[in-house]
Amino acid sequence: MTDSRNTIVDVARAAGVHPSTVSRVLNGRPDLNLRAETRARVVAAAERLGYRPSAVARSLRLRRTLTLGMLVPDIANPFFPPIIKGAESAANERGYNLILCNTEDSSEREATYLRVLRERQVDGLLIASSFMADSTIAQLRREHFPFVLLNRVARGGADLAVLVDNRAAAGRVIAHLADLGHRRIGLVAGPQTTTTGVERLAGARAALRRRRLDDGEELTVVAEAFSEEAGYRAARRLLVDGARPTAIFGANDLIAFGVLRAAREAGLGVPADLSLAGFNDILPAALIEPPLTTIHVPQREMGDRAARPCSAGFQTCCVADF
Amino acid sequence: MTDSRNTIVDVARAAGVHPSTVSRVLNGRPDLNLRAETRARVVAAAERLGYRPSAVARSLRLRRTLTLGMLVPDIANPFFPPIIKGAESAANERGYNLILCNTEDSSEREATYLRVLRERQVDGLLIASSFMADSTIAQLRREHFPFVLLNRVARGGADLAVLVDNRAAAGRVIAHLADLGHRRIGLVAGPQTTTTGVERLAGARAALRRRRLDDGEELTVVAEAFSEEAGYRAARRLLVDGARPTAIFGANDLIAFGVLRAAREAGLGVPADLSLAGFNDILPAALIEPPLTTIHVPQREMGDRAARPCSAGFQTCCVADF
DNA sequence: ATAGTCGGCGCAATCGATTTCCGGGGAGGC
DNA sequence: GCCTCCCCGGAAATCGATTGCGCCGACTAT
Repeated sequence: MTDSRNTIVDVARAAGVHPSTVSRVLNGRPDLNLRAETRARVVAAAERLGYRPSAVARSLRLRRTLTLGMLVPDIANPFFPPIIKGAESAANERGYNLILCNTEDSSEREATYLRVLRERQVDGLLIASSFMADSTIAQLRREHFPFVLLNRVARGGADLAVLVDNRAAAGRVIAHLADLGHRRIGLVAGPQTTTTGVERLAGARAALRRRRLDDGEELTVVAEAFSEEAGYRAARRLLVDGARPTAIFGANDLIAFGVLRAAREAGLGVPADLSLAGFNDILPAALIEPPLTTIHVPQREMGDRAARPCSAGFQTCCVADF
Repeated sequence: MTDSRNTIVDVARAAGVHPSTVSRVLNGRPDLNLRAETRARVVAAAERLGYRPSAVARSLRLRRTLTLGMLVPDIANPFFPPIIKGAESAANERGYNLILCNTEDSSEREATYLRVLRERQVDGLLIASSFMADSTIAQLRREHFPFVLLNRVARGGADLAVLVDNRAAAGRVIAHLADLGHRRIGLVAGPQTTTTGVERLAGARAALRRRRLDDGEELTVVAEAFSEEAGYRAARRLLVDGARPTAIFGANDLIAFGVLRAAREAGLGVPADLSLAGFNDILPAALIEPPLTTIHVPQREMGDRAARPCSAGFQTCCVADF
């Protein structure tokens, strides 16, 4: 009993009505004219049979799947889970579910996922994947496929996007470090193939220039990825140098953690010998001792906004707090 | 052009064949007898039109969706992302996608998700959610709905499961701490409503008893959740006590982090005044200084195995390494 | 009393792809 | 020259739910 294989036809038979009536009872607008007795009979039959409508059949007919695809570079990066949770909650509220896709910063995986998600007729895409080619996004745009960019932008279009003001925030980090008295501020930038990487570096350098602390890239290194390992490798190049910086701004917290490891290896105390700042305020940033100085980004809220573009409007900018 | 709205009928018309022929060309087994010329014509037409089959329609007909549901307590817990990644990769290899569901340790959310996932006709479930009622799982069992348990078991059945030998590993932690000379070993157990919580506590106490270090629960507190915050609150109860433990085993790394915070607040140095051990070897465990002593759990592999139950067989046990 | 109205619900088409059944036509054998 | 067999591909049913159209019976108004 209550085998979920029961279809609307079975319920109709059990209630002695036509399948269309069952459909109307179960999800017709309440203004529909149906006798209360019929309604009750159908509901009872559905209940008794443990009827579960097939979302697949419904999707085919309605041409909407109530499913969103979410592309994320790396779910193991603590930056993303809160975003995903925010998006998931907002989506659930409206009856949607999320298909989560880890792109691992690989364009092939991105392309594959994009194809699969479209074959699955997802109703929209949340794109937090930073490597996705602008051309791919341009194509989505041309086809009027609904999507929202998360923490990134794409060339040549005013897309829906939920963003952080990376330039301003990076400037604030520099200001903070300069106010502490630092004159030699090193930058471990993120990959310059990503918009966050570019913007944060630009914001930091602009702030340095304003304070006449810019050194002409001498104290700037670029990490190959937004990861601890990449930050570590990049920082080693910065720290072996004779003229070390007294402070370092890592383009995100993971990179900052890598810097921290490199500093420890070099025998430098943090913050005694080296001040360190990151970006994103991921969870582990508060766990280390002393806690990492970082820019708070309202991750959960970003996810939430991305998943309800209706209400959000467009080009939402979250200004990051310190 | 290349509007994805093209259906198999459009392709058929373009190629001058019947839709059924298109279907056969595009995904018929190669043993099918089709003239090479026809095949080429169909492929060309599909290519030209940018044809993308509708996974929805296919699912309806084939009665399989190539989709798996994955229930996870909290994606923001660093323990889960690597598991999810492992599961996702393995699933992708076989053409499956994952619908990810955060249950937040709430049984209502679990129930809701379970209903939704079944309406969506997912082909199987990966259940890492530890609160899910045994009765719910018993029902899945009765209905022969395919599912795999991840890092948990359920009463009354030999389910497919990917597990860690919690008892043995917890015993090893105790052995390690005892070998360091500790005689007063405190336990911050996980919620006793979860199998991991129960097993790790049981394993630890058994090991204590074997060494005659058991104190009759005096040095045991139970955290309400596997979280930093719960660990912190529990540890405070353990540390205000006059007769403090000299070592503490936290039932997972997050709890251990909470213990660490409580210890710092109490002015205790770790490991100088208090030795600390955790469980799971989550990513941030290696970031703190000194790194947290913990039990390594092959998370990614667990996810991988869970998502390919065919090859895994059953009741797979991953023995955890130190 | 009859026409007109409306409430209640059945009929059948539809969404897009798959698959079984079957028929036409060409080739080969006797 | 006719029959058989095989190759190729068309026709139609099917998966399960939704929905516009319209039938039927009852009630109302004149």
